[in-house]
Amino acid sequence: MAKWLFKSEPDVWGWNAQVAKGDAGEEWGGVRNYQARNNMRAMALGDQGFFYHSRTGLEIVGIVEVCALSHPDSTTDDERWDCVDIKAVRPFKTTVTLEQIKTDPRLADMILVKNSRLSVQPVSDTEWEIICDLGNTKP
DNA sequence: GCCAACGTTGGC
DNA sequence: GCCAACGTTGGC
Repeated sequence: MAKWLFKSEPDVWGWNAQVAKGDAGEEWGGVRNYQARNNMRAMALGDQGFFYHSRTGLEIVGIVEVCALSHPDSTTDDERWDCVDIKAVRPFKTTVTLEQIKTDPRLADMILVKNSRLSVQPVSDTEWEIICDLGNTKP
């Protein structure tokens, strides 16, 4: 199973909103970036990802899971844009901040650090385990 | 709130 | 197909 990272501004759509959707999950719509879209197209059912709060928060707050494969984004008629649905799995016991990630040499190659603009990105298995460990949460 | 970095658009 | 102009993201 591949691992991913989803970014959202908590003022717009935060972890609590995601949890409120329960197991039904919610469409990860509104992405208008080809790389991010391609990442979503590559996702499989059951793939898990980190939920990251951007701009305000700057930390990973929980784990989500892909609960619907890539499909047309209902927030637009433009057929270029697809997205998956995700549901909350569990929150981190302790959140992992961007600062922690940036200062950990093992995480220096993360896309989160290298390309802060990409809103849906892949995470390596190693990075996944390190961050779950930092968050005192089982992978 | 600012602005650097990045992605996209559109004129040529 | 290039690249200047523009818009958006996201850390600070």
